Amino acid sequence: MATKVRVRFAPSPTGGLHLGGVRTVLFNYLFARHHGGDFVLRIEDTDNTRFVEGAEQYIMETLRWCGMEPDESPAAGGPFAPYRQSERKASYMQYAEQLVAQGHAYYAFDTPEELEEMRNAFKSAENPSPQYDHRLRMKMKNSLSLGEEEVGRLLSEGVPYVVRIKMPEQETIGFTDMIRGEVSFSTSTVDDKVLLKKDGMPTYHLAVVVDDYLMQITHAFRGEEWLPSAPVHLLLWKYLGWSDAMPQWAHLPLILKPDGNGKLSKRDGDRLGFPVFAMNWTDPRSNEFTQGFRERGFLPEAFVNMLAMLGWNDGTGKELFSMTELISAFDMSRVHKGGAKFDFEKAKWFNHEWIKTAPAERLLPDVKDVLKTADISAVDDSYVKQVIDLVKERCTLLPDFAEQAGFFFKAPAAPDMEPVKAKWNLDKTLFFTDLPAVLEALPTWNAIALEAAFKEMAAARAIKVGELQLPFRLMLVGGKFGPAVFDIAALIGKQAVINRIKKGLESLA
RNA sequence: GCCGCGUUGGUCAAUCGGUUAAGACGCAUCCCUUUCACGGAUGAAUGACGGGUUCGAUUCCCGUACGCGGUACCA
Repeated sequence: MATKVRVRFAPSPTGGLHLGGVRTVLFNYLFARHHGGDFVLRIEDTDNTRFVEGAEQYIMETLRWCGMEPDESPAAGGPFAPYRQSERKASYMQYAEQLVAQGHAYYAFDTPEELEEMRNAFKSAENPSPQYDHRLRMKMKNSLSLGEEEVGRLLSEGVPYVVRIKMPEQETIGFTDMIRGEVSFSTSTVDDKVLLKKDGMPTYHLAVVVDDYLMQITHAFRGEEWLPSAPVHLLLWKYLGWSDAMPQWAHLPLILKPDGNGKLSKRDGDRLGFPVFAMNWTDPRSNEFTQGFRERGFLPEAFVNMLAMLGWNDGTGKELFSMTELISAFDMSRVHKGGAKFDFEKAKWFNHEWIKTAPAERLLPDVKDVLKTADISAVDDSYVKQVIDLVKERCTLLPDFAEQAGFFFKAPAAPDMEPVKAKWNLDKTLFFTDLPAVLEALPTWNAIALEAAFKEMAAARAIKVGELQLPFRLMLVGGKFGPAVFDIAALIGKQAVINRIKKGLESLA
């Protein structure tokens, strides 16, 4: 019998969501949908010193933008509410106590200063960072080293304490990672991690295990940086008596910086000129601003597609996937083990592909926004859509529409005729002087009729059509770019064409 | 230092022991187009190193190197 698949994305609300974070959500989401399961968003705000105002809303908004709405979340609620760990404080304490009572954890009264002292005292060349572990714990102040009455006294006096897990001295512990296969560790090298902090809040280690159990999570996916603490979690599942309910795990590879080595950070984006956050983010504390993919002009479809291909592929060579296609093709076992360097050029390629193939209808609101911020008035939707179809293949990022489509709405300020001036002559001046009358007389106004009339007139005057097309383009567009001239002329309309010809002629005079 | 995880062209990557080692991005050249793109064609460029196992290793195993991650009362 199959239990329903339940996965969770569990971020800390400490700032904007970067590429790696969004990809973790994506893989969770794809897995859940692929298996018809639930996708829950749980906010891991156990460290109130790192809590950042607005981060949770930012996360929600990012998920919405990407089309990955959670089934259960702080905002949407759900059968396992609350979904913020800060609101579940009481339950963690209870389990911590249970572990102490069973002898799998203990109270530790060491102050931060004492901890610091210990680290200094035992620091050596071959052990630069001494751990609070089985070798040292009897030298510290805790319920293992202190007498029972002493512990009772400290407790009753209200001396602050933390709860630490008691790692076995020598045990090999392992699990099967869905991506990496068998992974094992020796408990002798793992320290006695703090489970419950002195403020009564759990650390990540206790909180994930308790909540994954309570929320009946069946599969837990997280970044590779969590692999080293897996043995702590494994033991917790066992000590709490929940081994049978333990989720299957997968540790996702990291997204690396494009140059050099190391994890991609928002600094790299600033340095190299590309976004690393999903959406714009301004840190309320430092006022530091970080640009997002959305504001840079990425379509969420492209953003998601690009992220999915960073560390995963379906093995066929197919690269362009819609969310629906991703959902049906996604398979955790095909996720890579090694990290992938982020390549902004490739990211842009994905966006270009999506813009090129998107129906004008889909692009309409975005393009209208772009035009609006460029101070171009575009009110007629059906006209805008025709423009979109004409120019979309030359737009990589959404803001490109401002340049590529602008001249359909506004005549070029002062057409720069420089590129054709060298070869200009009286015949050409005459051609364009007479052109408006010919256009006026045209019975039908469309690209084909326009081109025919234009070419016929050129032939009659023995001027090469090619020599006339560039000046015509410059008059209409204002630059050496854009779709076929006659398509442009047909769309902007007879009067606009005539006006622009006249202005162009003036610039040539 | 210790522990863990990785390593196929510049980048993303296919291959699940036998191929001339796919494909994509980027780059270069050409065609199309007397604009810019799109599209098409072609090209340069790859299995970290050393041992095994095997008739045969990019693929399996072991070392080494290198990289990354962890080593917090942060997640």
